[in-house]
Amino acid sequence: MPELPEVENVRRGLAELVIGKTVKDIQILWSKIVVNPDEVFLDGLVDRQIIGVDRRGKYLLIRFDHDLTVVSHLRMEGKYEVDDQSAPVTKHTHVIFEMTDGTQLRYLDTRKFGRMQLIETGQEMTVAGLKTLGPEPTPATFDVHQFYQALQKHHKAIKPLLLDQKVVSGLGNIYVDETLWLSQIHPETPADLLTQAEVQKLHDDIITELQLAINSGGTTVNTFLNATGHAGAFQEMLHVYGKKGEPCERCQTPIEKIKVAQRGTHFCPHCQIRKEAR
DNA sequence: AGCTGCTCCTGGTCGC
DNA sequence: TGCGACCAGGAGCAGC
Repeated sequence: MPELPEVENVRRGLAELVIGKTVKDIQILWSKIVVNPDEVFLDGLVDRQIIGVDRRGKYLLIRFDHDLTVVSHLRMEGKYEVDDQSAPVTKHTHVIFEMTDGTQLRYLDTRKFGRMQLIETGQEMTVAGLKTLGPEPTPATFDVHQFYQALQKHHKAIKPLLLDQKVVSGLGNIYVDETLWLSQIHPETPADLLTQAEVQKLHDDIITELQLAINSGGTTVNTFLNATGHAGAFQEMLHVYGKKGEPCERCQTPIEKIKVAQRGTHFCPHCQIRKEAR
């Protein structure tokens, strides 16, 4: 599933492949992918040129001239491809941007969970998920004191809070499990029981882990490829995700898989000790 | 206001 | 072998 590092790699690939191209026509093959009415989306984008590709959290922001932006969220399995118009269209292709140069930017999504929406550039805050999005997990934007304050307000498990994009943006199921293992925090620990020192380490681990994953090209689980068709390498650096039954790298205790807030959760039962309510 | 549970989807896996 | 049941899960939303 694309999380921040994967989306960032898609962004870089797309920027390389589509900036400067102009839309000639658009085919919407599965209407629910596009939030706007089809005609609004088409009328707005035909004849527009792509001038940039930005990212905020897990959202891609494809910039067009005339102050237009397509906000695109890949959710579980969304991906972009740039193909020649003669390349066969596969059954999971849902939106096709036909370009004036004969290439096509195609959006593919096996589960059809992804969404894209046309907005006026600068109106990003009108998009539901973007208006409440938490800080980017970088040293310049992710403030540890605000993070601590946010966690103090909640008594529910730390894991679902990290998945909540309002607290910090960009983490998904894989990187939450990984960072909690790095910080030696049990995923079910109530957020307000974490000490300042633990929150500091968690904060630092989130930043370094996501940066490392971005630099590795992201994690390739199942079939994730970035827009240029390259697989990431970060899956080779995972410590707990998908490693149920394998020995923990720190203490050799077998990794366990449990459910936390309806999500498959991997952790080491020896070095991630659960705190009980006081 | 915080939290839970439901919804969207399809491919893969499991049991019979 | 075939088929149905069930699971995976990000985020938006309804409802308590």
